[in-house]
Amino acid sequence: MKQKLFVYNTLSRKKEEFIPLNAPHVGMYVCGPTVYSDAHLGNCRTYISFDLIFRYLTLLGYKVRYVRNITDAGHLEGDADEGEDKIAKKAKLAQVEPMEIVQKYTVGFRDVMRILNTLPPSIEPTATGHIIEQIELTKEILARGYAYEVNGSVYFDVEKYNKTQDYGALNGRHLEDLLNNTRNLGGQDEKRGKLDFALWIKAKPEHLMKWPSPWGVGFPGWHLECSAMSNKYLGHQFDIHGGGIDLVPTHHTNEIAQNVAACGKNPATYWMHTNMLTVNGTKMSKSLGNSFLPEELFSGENDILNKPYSPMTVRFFMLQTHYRSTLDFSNDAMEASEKGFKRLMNAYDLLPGLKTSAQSDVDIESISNNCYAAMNDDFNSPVLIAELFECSRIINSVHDGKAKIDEQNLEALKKLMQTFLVDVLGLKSEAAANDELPNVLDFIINLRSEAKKSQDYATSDKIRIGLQQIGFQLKDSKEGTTWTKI
RNA sequence: GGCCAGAUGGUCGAGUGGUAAGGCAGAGGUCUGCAAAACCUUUUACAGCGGUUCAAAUCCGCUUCUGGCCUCCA
Repeated sequence: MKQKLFVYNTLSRKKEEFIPLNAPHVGMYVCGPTVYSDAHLGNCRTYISFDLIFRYLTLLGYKVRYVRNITDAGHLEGDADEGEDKIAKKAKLAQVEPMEIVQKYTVGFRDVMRILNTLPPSIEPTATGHIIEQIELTKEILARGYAYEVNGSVYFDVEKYNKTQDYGALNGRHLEDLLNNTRNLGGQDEKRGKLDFALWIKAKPEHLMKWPSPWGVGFPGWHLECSAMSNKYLGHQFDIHGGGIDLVPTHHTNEIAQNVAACGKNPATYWMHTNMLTVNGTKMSKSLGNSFLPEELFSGENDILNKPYSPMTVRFFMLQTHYRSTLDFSNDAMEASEKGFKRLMNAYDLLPGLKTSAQSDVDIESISNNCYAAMNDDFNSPVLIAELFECSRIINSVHDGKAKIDEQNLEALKKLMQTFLVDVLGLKSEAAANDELPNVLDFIINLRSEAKKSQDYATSDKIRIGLQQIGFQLKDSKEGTTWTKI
């Protein structure tokens, strides 16, 4: 408990001791979703990872302000700053207001997050709710000479910035490399440099989401919102800034540049990035068409799945891998996780009924220390889970009368399981009844069919009427028996 | 092509200098009306080649392969 916490910092590429700027307060900003379509499993993994981090920091006694934005404007489709706003495009296709798209996918995202048992962030600010802050930030960057205006758009001057600052600090690249290896994009005549990016973009007449600004009617660039909102809610400097590892080279690099240009400071002490979820070794992404929706997993309706998996199985599956490793998704891996998860939860359910002895064969304190040590080592949930399996072995052994535990150790064990299994990993028993109901009914129906076959109609009627009384109607046909809820 | 990661048993996946966690699967056993569960035991793993070191999965170099980023991405 008194051990130090170490976190891996992308800036230094090392694990560093976690020292908050203003303990016991901790500020954590995580880049949230762009709400133009459903969140897929890869997106979920990132937010589950930061949920774990949020939960553990809270356990350590920190008062965490966890800010996770909702991007509802400014995120452009396709190349650079010439594409169409993703949300506006979707709205046009569906013939609805952009904010209807935003509402639909925001609600959907929150539902999935709740189903996966992630805690809501402290603040969930939106880009459209902070247009003024973004305009002010753009003015500041212009005033300091790191941006320039062209025809109603404002661009960040990367090469000028790099003269006094290290633009590639986060991903460890030199500007020359970046310049030499950047694809030449068409239609970027307004930009002075290849790497320059938009802070404010002039809106074309047909553009749906636009706001007045000192440079004319337009909308903010994607990277700007995170700088503006982290500034507003966490200050110029805060502790942790996180997101998916794919945000490092562009989004977070630009974000740092904006903050340094405007305020002279890198906003976050620790930059933390979660690795990708892959399918057959390839990154899950919408554009590659290999993305999975959580709902497909919960329903089992996907070609590579043999069956549905519950939300807690999914959560457990993800936590069994360290957040900085890639995680490959497959039916076999899910099946293994499902069994492991059930084993863990079965043991947890046995806990209240355990009998104590005068002596104890087990030492819970050392396991507890191991649990803290695992999490203090850059939130190593796989190692934590291995310790919890050791607990489950102990619980089963005591339950079978093959091991003894005294009162004191049992209390410690209960506390440990509550703390790490429930509070930190965020796992919970699932009301299996509803999920398993169809199987149960099928089983009963089969029993009844057998009774019918042997002309035991007393039994078959008893089953049919009994089920009817508790709300299920059986229907016999040539093809077999089906049921409906009355 | 450039830059950056990674390669651990049947499988998933921890481990950054000193006897290779854990889950799933497999084998044997205990228990059991059957089955399941549970418990005990157990099996061939550090991509390859060099180097540093008393000692390397771990550090360094080269090779091979895989992935990420370089365009939007969690």
